[in-house]
Amino acid sequence: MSLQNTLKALSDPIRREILNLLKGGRLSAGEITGHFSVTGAAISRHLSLLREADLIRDTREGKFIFYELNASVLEEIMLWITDLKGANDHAEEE
Amino acid sequence: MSLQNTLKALSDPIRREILNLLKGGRLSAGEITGHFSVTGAAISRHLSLLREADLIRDTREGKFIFYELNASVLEEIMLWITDLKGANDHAEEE
DNA sequence: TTAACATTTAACTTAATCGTTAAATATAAC
DNA sequence: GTTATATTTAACGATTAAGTTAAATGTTAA
Repeated sequence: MSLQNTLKALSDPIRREILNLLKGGRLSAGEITGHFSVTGAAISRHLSLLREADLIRDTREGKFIFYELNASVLEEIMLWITDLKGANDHAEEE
Repeated sequence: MSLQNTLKALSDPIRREILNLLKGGRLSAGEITGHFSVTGAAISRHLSLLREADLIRDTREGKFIFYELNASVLEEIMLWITDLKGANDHAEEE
């Protein structure tokens, strides 16, 4: 169920861009929203999906909620792909 | 556009399972269909999406169409994830 | 305790996705 | 050439996804 959640979360370009933004450090929901041309409500839903996939973590500080990247769950995708590529690389050698 | 296509293709469990099946070698559309409890038409559409994402290649041989894995496009995802994880790993060290 | 700000949740609309059945296409076999 | 087999494409219905606006929640500050 976890790999499914992760890949689903990554299949949307806005959500991927949010992750890219968070590479530079934690940002509040409002700061994230500022980077896109959709409403805060829409971004909030994207953030919630990313959180459910455990790709981000959130901390409230006063009236702000800060989001930060948690890329460790991507390890599972790396393993899955490595497995798949392994089989393929072998085939390409023939 | 390519990363988007690839991740979209990978976001469906049946399509991922098709790729897993093809790890073991080429299979005809019918053989692939046999592994699932959906119709051949549904599998055909999944195969077409995987082909558009260049994750598989097809060759007709007589009345069969054989599909084989092309995992090389997954490299792009690996790079994207590595980039993301790199930023995150650094943060975790602090 | 009211007003303002930051964010989420709810209700709704539209578009995309996935499945089905039926028809079309391509090849092989009789 | 007609029939059978393998696969795809078309047309349709159901479900999910993504966006919007409006209302709700949580926090700070007057």
